[in-house]
Amino acid sequence: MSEHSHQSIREAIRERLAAGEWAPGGLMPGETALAEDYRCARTTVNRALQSLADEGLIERKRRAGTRVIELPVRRAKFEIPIVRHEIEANGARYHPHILLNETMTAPDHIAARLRLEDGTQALHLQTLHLADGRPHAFEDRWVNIEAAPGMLEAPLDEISANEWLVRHAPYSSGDVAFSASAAAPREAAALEAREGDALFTIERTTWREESFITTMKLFYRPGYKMVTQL
Amino acid sequence: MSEHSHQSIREAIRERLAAGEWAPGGLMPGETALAEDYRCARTTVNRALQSLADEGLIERKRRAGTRVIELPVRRAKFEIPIVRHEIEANGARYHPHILLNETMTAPDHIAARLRLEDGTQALHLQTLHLADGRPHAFEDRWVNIEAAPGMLEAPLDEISANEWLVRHAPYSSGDVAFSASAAAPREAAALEAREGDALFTIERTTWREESFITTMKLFYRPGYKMVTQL
DNA sequence: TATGTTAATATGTATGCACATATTAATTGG
DNA sequence: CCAATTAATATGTGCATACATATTAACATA
Repeated sequence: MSEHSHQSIREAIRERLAAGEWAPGGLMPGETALAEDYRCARTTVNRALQSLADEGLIERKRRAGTRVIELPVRRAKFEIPIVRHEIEANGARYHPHILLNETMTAPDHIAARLRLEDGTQALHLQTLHLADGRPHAFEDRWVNIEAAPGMLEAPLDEISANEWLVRHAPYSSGDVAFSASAAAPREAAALEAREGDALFTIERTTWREESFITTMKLFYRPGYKMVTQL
Repeated sequence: MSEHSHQSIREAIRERLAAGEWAPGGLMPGETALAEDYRCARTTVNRALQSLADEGLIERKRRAGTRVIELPVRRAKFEIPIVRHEIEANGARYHPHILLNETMTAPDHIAARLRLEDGTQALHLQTLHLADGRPHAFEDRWVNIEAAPGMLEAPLDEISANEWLVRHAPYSSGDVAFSASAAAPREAAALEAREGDALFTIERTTWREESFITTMKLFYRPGYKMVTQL
């Protein structure tokens, strides 16, 4: 990373932004000017500015120039954890325990989320994720069988439903919701918690093109925190 | 976006990855080969591959080549919400209500987190964020006064502590934790909830260089979900 | 054989240039 | 004076090229 690499220039500009050299909401110098400042090609400045724009620190518009964002919204670069990785990263041994695995008619709210026609069969799975034998998270999942052929034969005691799906039915998009929920009897029993305990919860629905693949709800053991860096 | 723009090439390669054209964990063709495929310059392929690598779909190493990630970990592009924006985005009117604003000696666990010397004074703030007059979130915050000079004179009834800090004491890094907590009497009263209710909670500590600026805990009203896209 | 050295190679990146494109400012015509 | 047209301009992007750098494979040496 030499004197005028795009990275060092990016960091230099980031410093100047943090120091408030240019008014928030105001224009900052154009690429050509900065290129002269740093004695490099405009291309290089362009690259530096683009990545600062990706981070949400500045806003760029053709002809209009580059502006400093007033309230930079920090994006947390956080990754949707794969439960197994999360557990193994903590040095514990991961083990999934299948509590339920049956094909049945999905209740209305699930059918709606997976865009299933009335009365269509779906795969219902309940898994307890164990870390060193202790309950870590309880997963309640519904799978659209048509969108994931072969799922019924998957060896779920070896590979978790999530991993199987990621490998065999890759999704293109999805949505996630984080919330807190009170442990119902079912979750309390599985997680060895008390009913009503506050559980950190992730809901996720994924699809590929028009075909809805799976929806799941993951309840973490009481006290769990999902940590990330800014 | 022409025929062989870096974006269209990126999407084309993404399709081929999703279709499983190259074995997960295996090598994919080099930049030169792909450039020939798409009849473009190697630079352009490089750009496309770099962004796929940023997304976590492939892994690149000099000399070693480009590999397909076996279990692509999805990164949620989610933004740490600024409470006011979040409320206004829902079409409601935002209003902060200061419940507490005093300078006092920080308790040990706070002092530790802000790296304060024993007995140092810190600013303690409690704010209730209202959406159309109804409680939305309760914020408990401690500010390192030395790292944020001027904070004591800030007009906190007009601008929230968070916004003031973002503008006047920009931070360079921080960490965040998401969890679920049971409403203590304090939170229950502020949020008009019942004691023990499950509250979605965000904890955040931010600093700049070696100087710790602020740490806060944000309790959302019962039922709140933080939603994002994959 | 074990080990250190060297060469080969895929990606990483800086640059100059040309042209594309969005947007603002200036200009023109009614 | 207003609206439509046109020009000016800052960023966006592609390309050829040159060189940098990490890593592996081949090779030489003790």
